[in-house]
Formats: sequence, structure tokens, C-alpha cells
Amino acid sequence: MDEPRGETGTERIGIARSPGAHDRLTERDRQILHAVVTDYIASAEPVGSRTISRKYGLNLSPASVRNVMADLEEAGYLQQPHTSAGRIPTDKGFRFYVDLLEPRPLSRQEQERIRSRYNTPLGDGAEVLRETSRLLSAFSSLAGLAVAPRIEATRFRHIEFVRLRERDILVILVTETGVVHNKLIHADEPLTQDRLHEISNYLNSIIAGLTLRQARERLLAEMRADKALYDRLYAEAQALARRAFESAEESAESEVFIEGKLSIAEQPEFASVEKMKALFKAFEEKSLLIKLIDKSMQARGLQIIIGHESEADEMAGCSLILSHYTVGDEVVGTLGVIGPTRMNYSRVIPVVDYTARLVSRLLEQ
Amino acid sequence: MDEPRGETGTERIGIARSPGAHDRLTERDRQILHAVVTDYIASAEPVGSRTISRKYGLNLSPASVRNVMADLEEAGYLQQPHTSAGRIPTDKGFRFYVDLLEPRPLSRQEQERIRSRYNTPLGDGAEVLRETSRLLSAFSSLAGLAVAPRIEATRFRHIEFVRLRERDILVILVTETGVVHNKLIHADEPLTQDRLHEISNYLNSIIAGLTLRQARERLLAEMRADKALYDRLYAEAQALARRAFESAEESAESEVFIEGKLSIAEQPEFASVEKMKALFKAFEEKSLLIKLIDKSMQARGLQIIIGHESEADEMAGCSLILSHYTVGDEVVGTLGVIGPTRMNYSRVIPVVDYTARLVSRLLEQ
DNA sequence: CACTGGCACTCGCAGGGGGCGAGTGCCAAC
DNA sequence: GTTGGCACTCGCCCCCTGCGAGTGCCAGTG
Repeated sequence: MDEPRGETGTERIGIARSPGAHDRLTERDRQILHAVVTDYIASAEPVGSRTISRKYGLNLSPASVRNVMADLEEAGYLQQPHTSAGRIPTDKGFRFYVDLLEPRPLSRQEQERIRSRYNTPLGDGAEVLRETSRLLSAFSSLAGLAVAPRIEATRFRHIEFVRLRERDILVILVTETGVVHNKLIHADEPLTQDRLHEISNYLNSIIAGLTLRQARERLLAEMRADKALYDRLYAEAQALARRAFESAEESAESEVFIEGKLSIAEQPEFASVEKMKALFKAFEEKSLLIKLIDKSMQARGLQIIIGHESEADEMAGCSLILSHYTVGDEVVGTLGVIGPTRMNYSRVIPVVDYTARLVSRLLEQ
Repeated sequence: MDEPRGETGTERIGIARSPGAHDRLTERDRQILHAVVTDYIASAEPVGSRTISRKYGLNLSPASVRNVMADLEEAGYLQQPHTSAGRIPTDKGFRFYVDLLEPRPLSRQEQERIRSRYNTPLGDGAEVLRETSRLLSAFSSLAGLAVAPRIEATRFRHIEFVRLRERDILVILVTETGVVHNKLIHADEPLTQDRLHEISNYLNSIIAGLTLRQARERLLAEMRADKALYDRLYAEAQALARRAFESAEESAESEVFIEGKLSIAEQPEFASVEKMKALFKAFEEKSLLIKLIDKSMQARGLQIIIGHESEADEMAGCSLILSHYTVGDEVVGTLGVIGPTRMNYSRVIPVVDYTARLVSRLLEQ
């Protein structure tokens, strides 16, 4: 990262890899395995020894290639859908391929095409995320994914209470990134809208710029310090804030944006109704995705999760490419794509990488 | 509607029908057509003359039934998927069936099961709608649908401005039904958060309880009356309000909640990948649905839209059952289900009808 | 004259068999 | 270690056949 961040797009893309695996393969094994994966990505068909021998300039006869392929199958990199068919890569085979991928950064032209998607004025934070996942889908022909920051991790900008009925109060929380959360809470005693205004003014003066946890601590500290002073107002504010924060933690589900699910259905591997249903089920139950994404938040840089590595059966045959967007130096959210394991990694990785940088930049304006 | 509204659920269900059609059918034609539709709804298979003759106690030989069925086919009520198969109803056939359906109201027990879904505290208005479409899906085994009120039709409860950056301002509009809309707007000149508070206080005092149109008119009226008085504050408020209302009109899309799309995919008529894709496409492009729903808003009572009646190719083979929910006596939103034309109307209609009444009651608390 | 039983006919569908082609595994030769 | 050759395997496509459900038509009957 010697270059200015994201400006030129010429810096290398930092991909989390699994170093030192695949050590037992000879150079020729590697070349052939790489060729098989490449061909399979392009054709979606089992790859035969003849094809490799002809198309990939290795100067090896089909028979030699067959021998190597048999070894690779033994070692778990390839598999045969049935005897007398070509081979297709296993997840492990894809992992090998991805681990030594060195994707070229996007061309200036492509960068510009992506950037221009943000030129028209976008609405609130949710709108930015939706548009982001839409563009990821459009540029990868896969399903695009964007996830709002987990509310514990993000900083508040504003809190507001609106009185709906006597004790039903709508809490509106605006985060630093412009995402709006709202939730209904119940007050113990009736409160007027004016009173609610006082309370939100008070809370805003305290919590702006803090994370959920910090805000909690800060409130406790304030309580000790000023308790005598504000007393009544303070007690009410405490009660409301507690509830508001409680409920804020629950509402993670709605903050996952997946767009372009259909383009994934175009891929030949989902031509069967069963597979398609399984996939859409995974999309509908977002908790599964959230779990995966949470896991990826712990690592830095671009993550690639291939098939079974997600440890979820519903995602069999699917890969995720995820990156993070940041505010300051804090990782605040995730974006990426979901597609079949047989996706065009070298095309998609730079798109995800560049988009993540771009969104980060956008958020810091 | 002599009974107390929605209380007992014993009142007849008001369905919009097309009276006077089908007049050219004899009583026997009707019986047989009804039997064919009934059987097809249950079996999803083409219905033969023998089946009708045996199962529906008409005391007619298969041959006679065949003659009638041939007439019904001529008249456009039935069709044959191919020679030497049974008949299936056309959209017109379903229309006939639905027009003389007199669905039994839900049993108390069922009513209670639905009601209990609203016992746990729900979040904001959007959460209510999402839960509603979820329950519609669960009780019908089809896709459930709930649409937030069009913003022009709904009354405001609260408006709030939050300053994100110097001129980027987040508008938060809360409607009478507790649905929160938010949108980013740009101010011509920098405004402090305090100033924004003043503005929202001022606007709230004016627009609460008004519809979008009324609010606009009211603002104009205020301008003439008090212009000299508030002047600066007033001009700023005007500018912001105009933009807020403008953008409020755009954001219709996000307010359609469809849940349980997958249960529709279980139906045998969507076993082909092509049909399934077409359907999901229709779901993803919500504008199509919005158009249909807008049309239905003009009518009162329960609407049934069968297949081509929607005038949208994507909805071929699908029916919608829609009803409205109200606040006071105003229709404010739509809910219902989407399923294959071959759905169990007599089961689903009461569910939609009861749910609509229930949601209306909930909103008036 | 409406209804019915009978009969020939039409199709869709499932199952079996044969030919084709891609690809493999193995082996003997270089 | 590499290669060409060869027998073998299997999935796929296509054709054919038989079966069954259902139709249309017609002649007979109360």
C-alpha cells in the first residue's frame, strides 16, 4: 500500500490466503491443475486430458496428462462426476487456484464505470448499500451483497424519539454512515413529545460519535456525576436509552442487501430446480449469511470462501468473495458477491476490491 | 356488514365480482365446470370425464360429461393441454369458479391463531407489515404481500431533520401508521443542527395529521399569512420541506413486503426452471406489482386477479388475492397473497379478508 | 330428444435397446 | 519418464414400443 489508497488502483490486492498448502505438488502438477480449473471456469464442463494437452501448450501427450490427473484426483484436487467423464475441480482444487491468483487491478476505464454509479445523488445509508450491492451484481453477473455495519461497531450520529401513542415511542437512530434504524419501544409512563425532545437533545449531546458500548458506559458515568442535577429528566433518558439500545442490537437481519439473485440463477450449475430452491432458501434466511460475514470481519483484506469452507450445506457449490469497507481505520461493514464456485475469480476479485475501497472513500467523503 | 366489524368474523366476505357474466351456461354446465375446477385445484392434474362422472354425484355418464366439457371448451372455460388428456380450467374458468364462491368465514380457532401473531410486541410500521406478509404466507402456503400506504395518501405524524454533513441533511418522515421514511437531501446553505431543530419543530406544528397534499397547501397558506413574521426561518423551512416531500414521493419501491416466495416454488406448476425464473423476476421488479396494487386500490372489498387479468405476462399462471386495510374509513394500504391460479381460493380468501380487518383494527388500536 | 354404452383413435409417457462419442486406465514400446 | 495404442466404460440421444387415460363419434334406448 505504498500508493495512495484506492486512488490509482494499481496497488496489489490483498487477499487472505492459506500459505504453505499444496506444497506436495510438483511444478507440472500445478500447471495441469491450474489449466483444469481455468478451463472448467470457462466451460462449466468436465475437462478431459486431450483438451488440456491441446489447449494449454504444455507439450505433454494426453496420456501423461491423464497420469497427473489421476494423481491430482487421489490428492483430492479433482473429481470425476462419473467414470469416463472428464474431471472437475473440487473445492480444494479451487482453493489451490485462488491461492496463486494474482489478479490484475481494474483498468481505469472500469474504475470510472464503477465510480460513475455513485455520481447521481443517493438517498440515505441504506440506499448507498443497496446501490452498492446492485453494482456488484451488475459488474460480476453474480449476486451482489452489502451489509450494514453491525450496530455495536458503528458510531452514532443522532437519536430521536417520536411519540406515536401515549406510551409507544418510535426510536430513530442514525449512524455515522447515514444508516437509519428505527424501532418501537414502550415507556413506563406517558411522555409528551416536548419531553421527548428534551431527552433526545440531552442524549445527543452525550452519545454523538460514540459506539453503542461507549454510549452505554458514558451514560453510566454521567449518571454518577450529575445524578443529583438532572434527576428526573435523567432517569427518563436512562430508561429510554436502555430500551433503545437493547432493541438496536436485535435488528441485524434487515441490514443485509442482496441484489441480482436472478443472475446467479442463469448459471448452468443451478439449472436444476432443487439446487435453485436451496440457494434461494439460503438467501431468504439471512442469518446464515450473517454468520459467515461475522466470521470474515475478523480477518482483514479480501476474503474468499469456497464451497464447504463456509461450513453450510446450503452454500454447497457457491463461493463468496468478501471485502470490508472502513471509516477512518475501523472496519465497519462488509460487501462482496455470491456466485457458483465456478466463477470468474480474476474478473470478480478486482471489482469487489475496488468497490470496497471506493465505498470507504465515499463514507469519509 | 350488520355485524360489528371484524369482531366475530361471521359477516359475509365482500368480494368484487363480475356479475352477469357466464349467463349463457345452463345449470348442468355450471355444475360440471365447478366440479372440474374443484378437482383441478385439488389435484393439479388435467381432469377427465370419468373422474367427474364418478366423484361428483351428478348421475351422468362420462360420455354426457364429455359432451358438456366439449361445449365448455368451445366457450373458453376449459382447455386441453393436448388431445387425449383431460381438461384444465382457463383463467375464464377460474373466474367463473371464483365468482360464485361463497367462502365460509374463518373458524374462531383460526382467527385466534392469526391474532396471536400480533401479540408479541412488534417494531415500527415496517415490522408490522413484514410480519403481516409473513403470516399471510404461513396461513396460505403462498407468497404473502403487504404494501405500505402510498405516501400521498397517508397522514404525517412527525418530521425530523438530521445534519449529516454541512449540507447533507437526512429527512425522517414518520407516518400515522408508524412507518418511517428517510431520505437524504441537500440544502442550499449550511444549516446547524439547532437550526434544523427549530425548523422541524415549526413544520411539525403545521403538518401533523395532514396528508402530503394537505401539508403542501398548508405551507403555502402559512407563507402568505406569516411571511413577514418568521421570514428567514420560514424560507429555510419551505425549502427543506419542498425537497423532503419531493423525495418522499419517489420511495415507493421499498415499501412492498413479499415473504414466503419459496413456498410458491413448491407448487407443481413452477417445477420448471423457466417458470420459476419468470416468477422471481416479477418479484424482484416490484414496479409491476405496485401497478397492479394501485389499480386495486380504486375498488373496495376483496379483489381477485386471475392470471391474464393482471395484463402482465410475468404473472401468467398466477393469481392475486388482495384486500385493503384502513384507518378510520380511509383505505391506506393493501395486503394479500400471490399464488398459482390453481390455489385454494376458499381457504385463502377468508385468511386475507380476516387479516385485512385485523390490521385495520390494530392501526386504530 | 336427451342420455348412454361401445368403439376406434390419439397422445403423452415410461421403459428398453442400440449407436455414438468422450474420456479413461493400462500396457508395451521408446 | 513419456508416449501411442487399445479396450473398456458410461452418459446421452434417439428410436421404438406398449400402456393407459381420455377423447369424439355413433348407434341404440327409454
